[in-house]
Amino acid sequence: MARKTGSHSEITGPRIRAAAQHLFARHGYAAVSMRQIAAEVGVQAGALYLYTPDKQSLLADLMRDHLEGLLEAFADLPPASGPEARLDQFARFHIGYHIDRPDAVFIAYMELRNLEPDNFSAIEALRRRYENALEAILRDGRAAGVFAVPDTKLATLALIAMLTGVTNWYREGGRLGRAEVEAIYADMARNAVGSPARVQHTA
Amino acid sequence: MARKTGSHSEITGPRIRAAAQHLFARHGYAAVSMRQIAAEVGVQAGALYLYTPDKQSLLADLMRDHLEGLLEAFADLPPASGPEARLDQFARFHIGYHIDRPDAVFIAYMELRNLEPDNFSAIEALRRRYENALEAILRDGRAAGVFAVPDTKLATLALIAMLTGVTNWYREGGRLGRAEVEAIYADMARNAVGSPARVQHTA
DNA sequence: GTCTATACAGGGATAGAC
DNA sequence: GTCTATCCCTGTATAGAC
Repeated sequence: MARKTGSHSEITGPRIRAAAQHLFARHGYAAVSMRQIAAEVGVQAGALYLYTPDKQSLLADLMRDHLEGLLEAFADLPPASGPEARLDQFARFHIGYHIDRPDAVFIAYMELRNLEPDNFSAIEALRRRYENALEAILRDGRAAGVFAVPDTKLATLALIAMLTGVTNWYREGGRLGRAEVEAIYADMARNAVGSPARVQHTA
Repeated sequence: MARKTGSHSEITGPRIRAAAQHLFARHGYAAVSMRQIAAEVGVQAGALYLYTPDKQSLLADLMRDHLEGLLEAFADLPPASGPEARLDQFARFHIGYHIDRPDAVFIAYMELRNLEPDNFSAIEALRRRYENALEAILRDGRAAGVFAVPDTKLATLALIAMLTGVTNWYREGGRLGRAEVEAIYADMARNAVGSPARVQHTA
């Protein structure tokens, strides 16, 4: 099309969100200006406000979309039976999902302090739902005697921190392949909560 | 208001750094203004420039001081013999040191993006020295046959991510005490790298 | 639907009075 | 050593032309 003034609302909206995600992840929400986002998309700053009420909504929407997608994808996993299989599945899923979305993950974990109170509460609720899914696995495993965790909440947070840390260094095409990384992390996660293959001692 | 006529350079400098640390940790470097820092200290914005060349140096100094203090404290630990004892010591030290300095830790891990290239390189070098200390323990343990880690670099990063995650939720006076948290994390760390069953837990 | 132009607040940093 | 005053830039957001 020769004309630049046609309707692009269906393409411009997603492009704005993509640019915002990329820039927020790279420089941080507070350090990124609406002008930068607009420049990346190829529109003027004022035009952004046709697609978002303000900068804060742009951030909150990115985080909510990410967490809702995460929960949905997790819910869609095939059922696994037994705490060990479920933990293995969780670890591999978590690694794989996060490796594929480094920008969204980075934002979701780093920009919480830049959310206004209402948005913060909503995002925290989603995050907690995900954590609860892992904690349920650990509780079941402890009840079944296959996991030795003194505190399931603490173990949940420790495992998620460990697994999420992969996004700090993993690069596509790097020394280790995706499947290798998933396997190694899944093993470490299972060992961390007391692999049944060895006798566990808890004071 | 009566004018303050005395010299305060020896007290104002540290107070500026303390205020900056507190505000950077809470709101993020990019979101904090020099005027806010000055207000917290009780001076005018212009006065800050008697103590720091610019805002960037304030950030870089905080991060460098933190990491240098971390390395120094780690070097001062009493010698431990054997990879398992050394890993246990590392885990407890890491948790304890980080729990005591939530603001400094938060900044050191979250504000890397806001460092200018030269400062970033310097900070990264310090961080790598610390990671290398842990990796040496894991390598020795693998060579000795007490740790089962397919990749020591990956395991190093996974353990540090797990241990550092404690700062995301630990609060003084919370449900779990400091010693309990250290013990639980040290156990998880040791298990994660495949410590054999013979390890004794000293309560 | 997108543009230019702009309002208005606030940013970092400096100069010079006291 | 700290202040006031200020420079100049950049921030978010809006108004109105096309």
